[in-house]
Amino acid sequence: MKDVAVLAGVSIKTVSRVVNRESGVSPDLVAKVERAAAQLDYRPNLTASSLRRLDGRTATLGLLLGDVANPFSAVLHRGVEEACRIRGVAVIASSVDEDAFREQELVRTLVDRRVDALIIAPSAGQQGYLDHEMRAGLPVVFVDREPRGISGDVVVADNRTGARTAVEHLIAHGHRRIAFMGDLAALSTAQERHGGYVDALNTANIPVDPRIVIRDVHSVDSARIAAEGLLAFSEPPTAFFAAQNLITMGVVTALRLHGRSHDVALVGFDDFPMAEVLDPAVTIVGQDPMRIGFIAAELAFARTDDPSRPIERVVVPTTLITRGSGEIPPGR
Amino acid sequence: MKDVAVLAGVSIKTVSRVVNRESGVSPDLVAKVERAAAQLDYRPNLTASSLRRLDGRTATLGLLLGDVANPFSAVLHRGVEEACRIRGVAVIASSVDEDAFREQELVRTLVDRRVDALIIAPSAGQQGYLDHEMRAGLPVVFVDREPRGISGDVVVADNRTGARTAVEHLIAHGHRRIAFMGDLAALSTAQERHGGYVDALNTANIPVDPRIVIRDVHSVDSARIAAEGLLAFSEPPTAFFAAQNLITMGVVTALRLHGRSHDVALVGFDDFPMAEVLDPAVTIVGQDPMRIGFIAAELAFARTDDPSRPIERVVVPTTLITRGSGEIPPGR
DNA sequence: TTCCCCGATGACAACGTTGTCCTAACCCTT
DNA sequence: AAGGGTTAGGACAACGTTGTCATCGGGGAA
Repeated sequence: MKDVAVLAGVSIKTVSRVVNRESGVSPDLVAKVERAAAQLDYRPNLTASSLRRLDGRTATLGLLLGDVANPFSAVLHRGVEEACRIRGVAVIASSVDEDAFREQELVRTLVDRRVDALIIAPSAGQQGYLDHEMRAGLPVVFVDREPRGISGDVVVADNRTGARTAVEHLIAHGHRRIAFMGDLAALSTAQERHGGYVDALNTANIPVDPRIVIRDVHSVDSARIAAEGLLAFSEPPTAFFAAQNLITMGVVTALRLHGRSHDVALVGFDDFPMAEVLDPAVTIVGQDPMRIGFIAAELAFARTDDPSRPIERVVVPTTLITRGSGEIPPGR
Repeated sequence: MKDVAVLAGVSIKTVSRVVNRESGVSPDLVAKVERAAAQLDYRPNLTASSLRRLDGRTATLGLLLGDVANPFSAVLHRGVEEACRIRGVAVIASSVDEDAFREQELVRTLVDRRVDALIIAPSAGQQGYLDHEMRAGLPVVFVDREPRGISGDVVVADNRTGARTAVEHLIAHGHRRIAFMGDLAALSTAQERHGGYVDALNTANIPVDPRIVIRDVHSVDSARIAAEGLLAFSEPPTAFFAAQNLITMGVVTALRLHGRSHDVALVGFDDFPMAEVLDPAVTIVGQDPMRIGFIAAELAFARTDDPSRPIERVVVPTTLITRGSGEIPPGR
């Protein structure tokens, strides 16, 4: 910047003004500075800029996801990115892997980097530790899952209703023996979806059989194994409700391995690649992760701009997409 | 930092030393400073630190991908993240969407942020514009695709050999009428894979029929439509080689829609979710995107540490994974 | 005892910007 | 022509660190 100033024959402050497109610089000086900047291939240093700026903005947003490689997270990430692109904000994304300790660690490094805001898909632990940061003015938005031990802006899918709809759909097709398979029970999403499952059964006066309620499943493989276990029962379920994308994939695999795809019903929560191409195509409760991410980012910016605004809670509706696997009637 | 210094009764330089774990501070002072830092909840400002540091490192790495939501990209991203985590480096990832202009724009913002290194999956355009940055000392590693108009460290899959193997596999199963469907022809990966296809046909003395060579396909839907077109031919192909994950998904969809899944063979390049659960399961040439990402990040750090090291080119081998769809013999 | 060396600590400048405030020049009004 | 207001532009400090160098003691060797 100093060099540009010398070459253009102005002060560095004037260069700063031109770079930031501030008004009040005569057109010929603007031209002169721009020519000098181009000639020297000048690049503004955003680090220095954000250090000096009064608001301290870094035009950077932190995003903590379960795993950036999970299809759901990846699309959500993309939604956040879209909202950020509009504002010229960069996204630092990290995978927490449901490790509460790592979550805290990552939050700390992001705070040290002075990100303008944080979007977090809370891990299984407590988020109370964030109270301190939030009081200190860090805008935090929770996505996908409810935080525990603290309140803040939240964007979640309508998990309970979605799950309830899914199970009611199965009941409507004649099932009374419906297995539930859910993610780590400590996660709010898993809890809500389990709640929706119970709601639907209660309403239909079907008792909940704990033997076919499997929780704390967290990978395709463990889901497959658990589903295989259920299928081996003397009174196996006639239908499955899989409460997460990886779990659905695991159940599909298990059904296929045992040649039961066409006589055991399945509804999954959250869409996944190829679901509509499978045989049978998989009925799912669709979320809109792109939209969830986008809204979360918008909320984060809103709070950055006005820290005192009331806490907002956005519940994004889900849609049941019937494709075949959920419409299989109970067999024999 | 100033406040910590006052509270601990030392100079800010001593606080700096303690924070950075430099040697040569007496143990009791260290303790005093740490106590003061904890009491005041002091957080180092990485922005200021990187501004002042002689090497100017920001402990940040830029990652440009086609689309962070693409399963291949997402897993590659995760690989980069793993390598970065070890070094305490944050990853800023962005989607380029095959837009050469956006690529340049994103590079510029990352440069302005003074990222320590850049990992780029080059878009269809030229990368010559990077020459300037690289000369100025920016470590750049290209992943997945070869750059054009410039040379640098590269980590790619063995595209040509992989594609050749795939097509040879189909030939070995009796096919002579094998369609090729590839991504944007401007991408090096699409070119190499097409090259492998041609190699295999040439070796087997099978003429290349341009009518069943489709290029510039870039989404599941366009792949499906193109595949449907091929199936409608009077002499349709008896086998497909789909040279990218989304294309494979599109072809699978087309085959299924037309009930041809079991009599038209298919081999895809790059694995995708549920490929092994489909009916028939899809034979693919597997890459290891996690590993590609990890290696790329390692290379980026190596170049950051030693800018004069010779350019390295890592070719990650591919593996043919036979699952069923690629072993279907030519029908009638 | 004197001298020198070394280790611990601090004062100060500097990194590349932007915020504040001041000056000088110009225009308009009277 | 004098006064007042407005505007372009610059000098300087400051953001929160770290690099450089000076200072101050204390201990060991001569």
